Amino acid sequence: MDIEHHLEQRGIKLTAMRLLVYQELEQAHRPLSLRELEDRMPTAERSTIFRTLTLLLQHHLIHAIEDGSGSLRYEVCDGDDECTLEDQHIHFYCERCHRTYCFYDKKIPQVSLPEGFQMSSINYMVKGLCPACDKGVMG
Amino acid sequence: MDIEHHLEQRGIKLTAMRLLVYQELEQAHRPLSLRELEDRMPTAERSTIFRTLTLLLQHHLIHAIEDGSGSLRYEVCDGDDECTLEDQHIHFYCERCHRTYCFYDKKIPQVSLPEGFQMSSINYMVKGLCPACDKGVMG
DNA sequence: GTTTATGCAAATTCTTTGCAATACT
DNA sequence: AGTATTGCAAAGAATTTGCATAAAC
Repeated sequence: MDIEHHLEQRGIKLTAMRLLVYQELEQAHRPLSLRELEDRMPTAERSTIFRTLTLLLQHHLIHAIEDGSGSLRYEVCDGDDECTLEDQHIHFYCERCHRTYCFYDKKIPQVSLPEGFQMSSINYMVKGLCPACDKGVMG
Repeated sequence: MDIEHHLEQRGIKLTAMRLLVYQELEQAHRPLSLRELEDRMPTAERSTIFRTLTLLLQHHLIHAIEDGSGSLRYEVCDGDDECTLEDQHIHFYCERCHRTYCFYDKKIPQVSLPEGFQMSSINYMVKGLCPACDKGVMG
């Protein structure tokens, strides 16, 4: 995907910082926390990354999920265009190793909302034990 | 529901504090944050409430949900018995008024997990605008 | 030269723990 | 007395902001 064009299309100036943050998220293949991004980009400042994330969120180029780890995690949106509700996949959070998995092929089942409620996003987060940790527990 | 018996049945000593916390959650009819509980119980100490919540969580008398407000919210489990995966309902978080709604009659649609993943809980959180706020936006 | 982005430092918010004091049995 | 609970105070962790510097146009 042409990240540069993708961003500028929406009127976001492409800075080195923004490209870097976006690429890190894209390459991670799983949602990263602010802390994890900091660790992966020693040259970048926490607040800069934070503001970049905020900006990317506003423009729906990434989305944030809560997995219960105590910090937000960010991931690039699926597909070539902005996030849509339908393309969101479910996540799995391992309570033992604290890793968040994306099940890209498992889309979030939709539900109807009561009259008057306007949906903008959905989080479907399953928690439990991942295969490796489940095995570990068994001995 | 007989809270006292409900608790002691599980070997939890029923203290005034614990009864109070449980009742507050029960009467709120929506998930409350630690901060909100503090505000509702001026006589109680933050750390005491926190430890009480931790204890109730461990014994599956309440559960915690993340709505993206930045703080965890707690609510009593549905039904007369411990939480089961099937009885969990979906939640709605209003991004404008920061209120979390329970849709008790909307159960979480189940999905199958890849081989080896063990599920212990699910969070299904819808975000957007509630009727009041949606109206407000329109003018 | 004006506007925008970044870095640093620190404030704020939320969660969690150590420890002494209190209450319960 | 001995164990469990509570209150206080503060540590830790994560998010967010103010302001000065630096970069971009």
